[in-house]
Parts: sequence; structure tokens; C-alpha cells
Amino acid sequence: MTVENRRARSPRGSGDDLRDALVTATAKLLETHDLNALSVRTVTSATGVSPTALYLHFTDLPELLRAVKARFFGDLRDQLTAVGGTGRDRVKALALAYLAYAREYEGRYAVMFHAHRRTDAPSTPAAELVELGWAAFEPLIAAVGAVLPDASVDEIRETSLELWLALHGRAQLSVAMPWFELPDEGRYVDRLVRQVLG
Amino acid sequence: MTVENRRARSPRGSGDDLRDALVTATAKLLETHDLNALSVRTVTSATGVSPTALYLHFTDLPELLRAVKARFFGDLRDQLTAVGGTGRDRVKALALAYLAYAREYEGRYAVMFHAHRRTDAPSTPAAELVELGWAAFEPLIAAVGAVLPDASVDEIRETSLELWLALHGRAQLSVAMPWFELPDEGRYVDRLVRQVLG
DNA sequence: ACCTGAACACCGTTCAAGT
DNA sequence: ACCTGAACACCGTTCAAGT
Repeated sequence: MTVENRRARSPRGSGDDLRDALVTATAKLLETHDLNALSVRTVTSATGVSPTALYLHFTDLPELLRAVKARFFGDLRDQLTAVGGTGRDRVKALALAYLAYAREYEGRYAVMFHAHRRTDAPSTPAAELVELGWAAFEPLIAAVGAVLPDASVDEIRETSLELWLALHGRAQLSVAMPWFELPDEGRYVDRLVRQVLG
Repeated sequence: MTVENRRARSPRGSGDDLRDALVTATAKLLETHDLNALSVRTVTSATGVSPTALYLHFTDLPELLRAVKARFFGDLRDQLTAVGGTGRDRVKALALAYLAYAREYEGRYAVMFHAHRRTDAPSTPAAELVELGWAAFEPLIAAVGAVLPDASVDEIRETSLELWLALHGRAQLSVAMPWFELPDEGRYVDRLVRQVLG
């Protein structure tokens, strides 16, 4: 992974500028590079600082990646809240927007649902991520609630989750196994919404 | 990642013994360790050979991981073909067996559907993996076909895929975000099968 | 035929130091 | 207050050599 030579960054005014710059640079690199092509050195080099500068704002590389994940979940939520429509059409539009996000930003989606951890760490839930995940999920819950006015909160949540898990299954598979041919997104969403919403 | 000191392996009789030993050792390490805790050195050390011995049987580390993935898909297929039952009960039993595999072997599932690649490599489909993926999928297709005797091959495939994508969505999410609380597996499968199979 | 050892350019992270 | 440089124990991979 060769990174263009940038001029060394002048000492900065203050605050979280470098932190933001590192997150932005990492997000950009993920558009064109694999997750494990990311290193402290490529990220800092792309930002124009020394490798050790990363540790001024993050405890380690995984924490930087968590911050990047958080940004991606925020972006996804923004895309979904911008979706229009009402009733069942709105549910379908949200489903299509979700699949579109995964398709357009494959690298992001791979990182957002990347299965790391495993025994070593105490599986730190990273409260911020939990919250952002739920926040991104909310528009779908609201849209499903509008379609099922007589359903309880639990029923709405369960139904929304079924929709989301089917969307995630398709999105994640297409990222993990791009060679696996899947039916048209529109058709998939039509059938899914009919099956789950009745 | 500390690995117990093993005696150096004596020169072997012949053939693919070392290859198998490396795949087995890697599979075992994945039961307790994260994917990126795997290295050429931990794998070969666990096998009792020098780091460079890996290159006698694999072009590089990713190819070893592909071989491990292939073994896991074979295992999954074995588990699914061992499932009994007929009709709709068989479909449900297969779904539960699928989720059970992902739950019991989280590390395996994470590797099987790990989204690597991305621009650098030409996204080598790895024909062997494609075939093994389909082979693991076949039992479900057959079970769905038995439930829908009047359906066309395409309809059966599409319906089976919908079932599988919903199962994969749940399985992969539980591996990627274990802190996300999901409804009971039995209830999920009951509702899913009713929704998709009508 | 099968495996090892030394060597290469990397890697994440720490810590003392610079401005 | 903010950032760098040298150093540490690692990493994947190559290649010449050992038995």
C-alpha cells in the first residue's frame, strides 16, 4: 500500500482536528483498500503525521477503527432518515436504501459488521457503537410501526428486526461473497416486505 | 498469543500430512483466537514446524485460510445432511441446525463469511469455495423442494435463498455484534418458515 | 523429498525527547 | 500543548542451505 508523499502537517491550532483527520483518512482508505491493508503507518502517512501521533488521540489502532465504524453508522442513519414515502412504500424505500448503502460502500459495510474480538478482549460492547447501531435501526422501526398501527411495541420491534436481519443477510453476503449471484434487489425487497408485513 | 512449546516434527513420510496438519492446527486456533491473532508463526509453531514450512504447501497465508474455510464449509454441510425430519419440520430442523453451527463455532462462522478481498486482489472466486458453498446450501434447497412440490426449480431456489439469507443475517449479526439481543432461535425459525413458505 | 535458518522490509506500540 | 524519532518485539515472505 503506497501512499502519496504529503507534506508534514504543521503544528495544529488545537483540539480534535488531528483526531478527525485520522478518522477521515481511514474512512477514505477503506473505500479503496482492504481492512487488513490498514496499518498505523498507512493511516498516519495518509494524514501527514508520524506513526506515533495516532496514540495522542486513540489508545490503539482498534480504537481508531471503532471511531470509524461509529462514523459509518452515523452516515447510514443519515441516509435512512433522508428517505421519503409513507406506509408500506416507506418500508420498501428504507429497505432499498439500506441495500444501496451496502452496495455503494462495500468497504464500509464490511467494517461495520466485521467480526473481530474473540476471547482475547472482554468483548467490550463499546456503548457508543451500541447506541449508534440502534439509532440507525430506528427509522425502520418507525416505518414498520406506521404500517402496523394495532401492533404492540414488541411486535413492531420483532417485525422490524426480521426485516433488518434479512436485509443484513443479503448485504453482508454480497460483501463477503461477491461472486454469489443474488436476485434483483427490488424483487427481493418486494417479496420480503410482503412476507414479513403480511 | 503464546503457543505451547512442541517438539520439532520429525521428517515426515510423505505427501500432504503437513498440509493437513497446518489446516487442522489453524482450525483449532480459530476456536479460541481471533482471526487476526493468526499468523504464519503461530500456526506453524502450533504445528511444530518452522515458519517457512508453510510455503511448502501454500502459496501464502491467505491460501491457508481459504483451505480452512473450505474445511468449515464441508463440516457445515456434514452437519446439515445429518439432519432428519420430513416436510416443513425438516426445513425448520435445517434452519435450527444452521443457527446452531454458527452459535457453537462462532470463530468458524466469522471466518467462513469474513469479508476480505477489496480491489487489491482480482477477487479470486476460488472455485473450490464456490462449490463448497453451494454444496452446503443443497440440503436446504432439497427440503424446500419437498415442501413445494408444484414449484419450479427457480422458485424453489429463490425461496431457499430467502430462508438462508435470513438465517445468515441472524447468524452473522450474532457473531459480529454479540451484545445485540435477538429473539429466541426457535421462535425466529418458526416465524421465518411460516413467512417464507406461506 | 522435505524442512530449516538467516535475512528482508514491514508491523503496533512505548517512551524519551523536541518545539 | 502537540508532535516526532529511535527503539522494541513482532510480522509475511524469500532464498540459500541442510538432511
